[in-house]
Amino acid sequence: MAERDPLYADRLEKLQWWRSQGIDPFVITKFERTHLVAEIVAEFENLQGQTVKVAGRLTTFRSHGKLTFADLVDSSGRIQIMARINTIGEEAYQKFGELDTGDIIGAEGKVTKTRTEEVTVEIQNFWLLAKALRPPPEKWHGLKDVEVRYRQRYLDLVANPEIRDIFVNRSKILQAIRKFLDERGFIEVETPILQPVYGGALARPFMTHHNALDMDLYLRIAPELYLKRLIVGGLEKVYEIGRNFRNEGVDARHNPEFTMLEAYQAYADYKDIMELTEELVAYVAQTVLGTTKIKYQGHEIDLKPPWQRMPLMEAIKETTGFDFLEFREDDEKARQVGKELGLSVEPTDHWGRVLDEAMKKKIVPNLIQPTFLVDYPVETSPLAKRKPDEPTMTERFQGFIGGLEIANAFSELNDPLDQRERFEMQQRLKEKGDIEAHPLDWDFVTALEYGMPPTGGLGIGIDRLTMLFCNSPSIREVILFPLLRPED
RNA sequence: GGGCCGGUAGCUCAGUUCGGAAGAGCACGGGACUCUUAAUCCUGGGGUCGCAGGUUCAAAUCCUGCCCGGCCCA
Repeated sequence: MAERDPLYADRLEKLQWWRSQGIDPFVITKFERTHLVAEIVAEFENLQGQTVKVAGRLTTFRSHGKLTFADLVDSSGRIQIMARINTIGEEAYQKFGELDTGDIIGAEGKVTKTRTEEVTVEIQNFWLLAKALRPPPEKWHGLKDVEVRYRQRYLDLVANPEIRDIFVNRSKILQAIRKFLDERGFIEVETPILQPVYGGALARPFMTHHNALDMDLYLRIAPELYLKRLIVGGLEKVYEIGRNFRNEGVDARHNPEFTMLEAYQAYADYKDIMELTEELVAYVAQTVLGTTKIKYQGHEIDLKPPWQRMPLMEAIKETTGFDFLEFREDDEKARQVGKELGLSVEPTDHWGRVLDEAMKKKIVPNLIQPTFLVDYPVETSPLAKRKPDEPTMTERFQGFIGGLEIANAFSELNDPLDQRERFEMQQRLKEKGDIEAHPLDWDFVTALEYGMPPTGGLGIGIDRLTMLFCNSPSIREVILFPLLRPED
């Protein structure tokens, strides 16, 4: 295919031409720059007349016979360079004319300004550091085809500079989160991604196999159970930022691999974690965006604490008109109510799943301003501690912003006997057909048997948070290489 | 899983309604040009119309199936 492409053939020929001139565009291993191009523009007054060395990708040429302008782009931005036959001589000028858009060059030249007052490097020497055998996307319209943008993200980054900002922001978000937690005495840890028993969430896992040990393993759906083992071990404030894997569909809000923050603080409860959450998000916004007021998909949102708090069961009752607590033991009635509410209901769905579905479809989309839904039923929260005064409910909350689920947190269940019973209840749900039920993890129960202090735990979806901060409608926009089917 | 929309030159897109010689701009090749910046002017080349089949004298266009992507719903 490539051989039939005339543009490719052309550039291959040009590569041969360079080599025939004794210049191999792929042998130079290093180029010492004196400045990034944005620095030259910013410090023109000091640099005028001085010789600088810059490097980057050539994006456009404007040739006038014995004078050629070109644009050079590096990570800091774009600068105009100028080649004059009088300055560099006929031979070098001819070589300059053989350069293509997309080529990577290093250039040495004098900082000057053109007639139109544009800061320009008038080159004295240049080095071809890498030849582009394919042309970059078109300069004016850029690259729009979303499929190509995701499959060949490097082209997206070359053609659409604003895409880079998303990932720069993503990096800053992670940095800010780490700083916030580090300053509060949390330590960052790493726990297994390959797990013999998965857990910590209600989801289906990916499976894999270790050959040498001849052992089936799961890619983690959450680090939760390992982090709590560390709390048992006396690390009183831990967090992990890492990839989770859930074997589920792909849509605007879900990618099968995604990044989560999980943080655990001993001797804290879910109310402390609520404060930690709203402070963390506001801090990150202030640090990354310089404000707590954001715009997301047409909504003005203020992340400043305190956020609204609303008991889940009240919210459900208010929105749907159904008091789910009235038919808590009656899965059939629950499914019937689910259908009445227009939800997708499977014959295997139990009360908890219908409730969860009702929340996701009827309440969450309307939670635009930061809101905590609090106090979840024990049925859907197998790892959360019961409310002392209302033992069928748990001390759990989820945080929502812009209609997106951002955070999930609870006072952690530290009663090993209760944990055992919860796992057994999940096992019964699994037997009844709930494929997302939580698996048994006796090793985790054993850990709890050694004593885990009262602990508050938190999970925050980094991709969702990035969507919010970058005003991205789709999770794929904030993941460099989102999962796509193979092209062929 | 269902509905709708899209896939045409390297890129951005027309052309599909109502079948009749595959187009434009940018990019690329050749030529002119020493201050342009979407440079300009002259000129030339470039196509598996997503894939496969069907209908037809004739299919990018109509029909069927499939692949990839997007949005919405379940």
